[in-house]
Amino acid sequence: MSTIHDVARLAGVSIGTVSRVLSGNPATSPESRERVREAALQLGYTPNARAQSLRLARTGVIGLSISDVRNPFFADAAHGAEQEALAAGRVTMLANADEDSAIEARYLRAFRAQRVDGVLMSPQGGSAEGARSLVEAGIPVVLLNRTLDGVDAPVVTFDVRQGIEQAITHLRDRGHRRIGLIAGPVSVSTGRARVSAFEAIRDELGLDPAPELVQLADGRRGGGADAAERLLALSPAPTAVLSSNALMSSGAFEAIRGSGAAVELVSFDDQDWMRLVDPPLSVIEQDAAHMGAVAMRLLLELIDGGHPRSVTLPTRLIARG
Amino acid sequence: MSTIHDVARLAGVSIGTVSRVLSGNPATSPESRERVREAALQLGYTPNARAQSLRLARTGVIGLSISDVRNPFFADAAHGAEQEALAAGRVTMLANADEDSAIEARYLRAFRAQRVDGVLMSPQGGSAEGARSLVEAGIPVVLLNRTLDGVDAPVVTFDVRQGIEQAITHLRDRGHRRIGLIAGPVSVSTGRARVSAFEAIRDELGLDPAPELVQLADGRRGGGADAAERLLALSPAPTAVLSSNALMSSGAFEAIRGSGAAVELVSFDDQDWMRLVDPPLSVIEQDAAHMGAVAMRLLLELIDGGHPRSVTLPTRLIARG
DNA sequence: TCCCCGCTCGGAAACGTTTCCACGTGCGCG
DNA sequence: CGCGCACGTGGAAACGTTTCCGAGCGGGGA
Repeated sequence: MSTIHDVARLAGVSIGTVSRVLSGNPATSPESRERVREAALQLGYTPNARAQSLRLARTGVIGLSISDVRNPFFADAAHGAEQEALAAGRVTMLANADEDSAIEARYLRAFRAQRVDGVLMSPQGGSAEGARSLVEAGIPVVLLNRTLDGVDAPVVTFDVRQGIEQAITHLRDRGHRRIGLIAGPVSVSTGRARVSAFEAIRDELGLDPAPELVQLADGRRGGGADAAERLLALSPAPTAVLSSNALMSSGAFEAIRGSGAAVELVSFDDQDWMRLVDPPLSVIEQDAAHMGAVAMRLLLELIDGGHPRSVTLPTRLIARG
Repeated sequence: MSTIHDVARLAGVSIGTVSRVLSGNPATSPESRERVREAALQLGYTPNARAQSLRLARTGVIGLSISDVRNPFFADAAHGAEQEALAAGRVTMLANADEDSAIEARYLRAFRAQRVDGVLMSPQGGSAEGARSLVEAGIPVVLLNRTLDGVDAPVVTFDVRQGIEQAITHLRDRGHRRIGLIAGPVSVSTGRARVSAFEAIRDELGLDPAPELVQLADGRRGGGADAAERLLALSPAPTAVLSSNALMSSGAFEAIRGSGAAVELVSFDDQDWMRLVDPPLSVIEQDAAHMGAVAMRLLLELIDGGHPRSVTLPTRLIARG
């Protein structure tokens, strides 16, 4: 692969001139410009970004660490963030932590070693260590969808209380008084926040406060199915269930349908299939792509030396069932 | 952020010694090892990977260009590939081309500028130019799920003919004689191959050869719905439809259900929701994660100077409906 | 006792850029 | 006619590594 020296030699100028021409520095003669461009084209020259970033301070790369690409919510978020970065002339490096702190740590180390310009991450449960060490190393960090205690970084989240409230009042209005919750793992902030918001609103509305109506799960499909079965085994069983993410909803839906029980399911995150099943699921929609885009804007602001504030996004109830 | 010089100064040794200790070179005294490790820990030193890769030939980063992260098939493939890379001690940089050649080209340029060790890509329609220029620049490339004319790179694909055959014989055995196809875009090789396999097998089995039973779509949800409506508008309408990917199947399913017609739908790619809808969909399962892993192994082999052959993977019929 | 060898280590070059500095050259103006 | 200035350019330093080369030093064998 050819270097700037090859181009300089072919064009008959110094490497300084090549660099100036290619970076659009006006201190170049039309003739040099012509010769250099010609030579670069002929050699198929692509500047070595790693050498550039060694000299320059910045790399133009933004690290994006996502809990699980296969979860459509995060895939959408990543996509939104990526589009925003692209529009700002930056390239994104997506890491898939797979809900595993060890893998996350590994990618964060890689980001750090690569000296990315900033990191956008939806942290894993386990520990806040990874994120904290990035912040302490002076790397701009924005947190996605989940907060992390003791880490000084802006966060973009959805309004958990609002979402839960929309779901519960909807179910209450439809006559339900005994509502179950399939909660995400308490190791992530969203999981914990949902549980407390659920308990608070349930009490405000005077609904059945039985603690066994709150079932913890791991956020995956199988966990959702298991939690749903535990709820169905209660006597009396809840007449409605709220599930905290799309993956768990799919497991819960199958379990409920398999049991033949008449239990109404409401899910966080809207997915195409939720409209297709019978009965269709009412959902608390969270615009993940928008969240990703907003977070990326915050990160870019942070990189440029700003001090952006955290953002809370609204949720929306889509009633179907 | 501290450099190797800072570590050397604090440990009271030369930078050469620091480098040797940290890279595990045995030509170091126990005392140096101790002092260097201590200093590095104290400073929170992380070697600058960009400087390393400038000196070394390799970067340890593999570029992964995917058609669309939000398509679960590709998300799974990316995940499989990533796991494999991780196991081989490499880090993956995921680019989401979004089924857009311009974005793909941009990412491929970035990969090239970053001097990644290799690129695994599922090419967009448009043109083969991006992939070809990588190959010509001497960068190891493996193609995922789609071939590209005139590009000298190994490919990992599913056995298109086998999949189509499984689907059609299944439908034939259930008594269907007039079967529609919702095909992916003909701009990608898989789209074209499916159409010709469909036509060939349909004729071999003596089924209705009407050309309007093959409807082209863009591979997205909306396109699938439109194509399904065109098929339903035929008279007589087909009694069964084969849809080429999960996104289009979801659109087609909704269109068919909305029309009230009794049309059996079979889809490529298995997704959770296909089991949940009523009636459940029979599918031609393609193990995307496995495809990703296989392709990554091929790429690693190519990077190490091998000459791997292209691989064709089997498909599997899961009969449900 | 002397030489040689092996072990550690420091110094320096090299990787491919960008940018500062200094040096012509040509022109306009006093 | 000569001086200064703008403009274009080449050379060199610097970014943070790795690795080669050579040197110092100690010990063991002849």
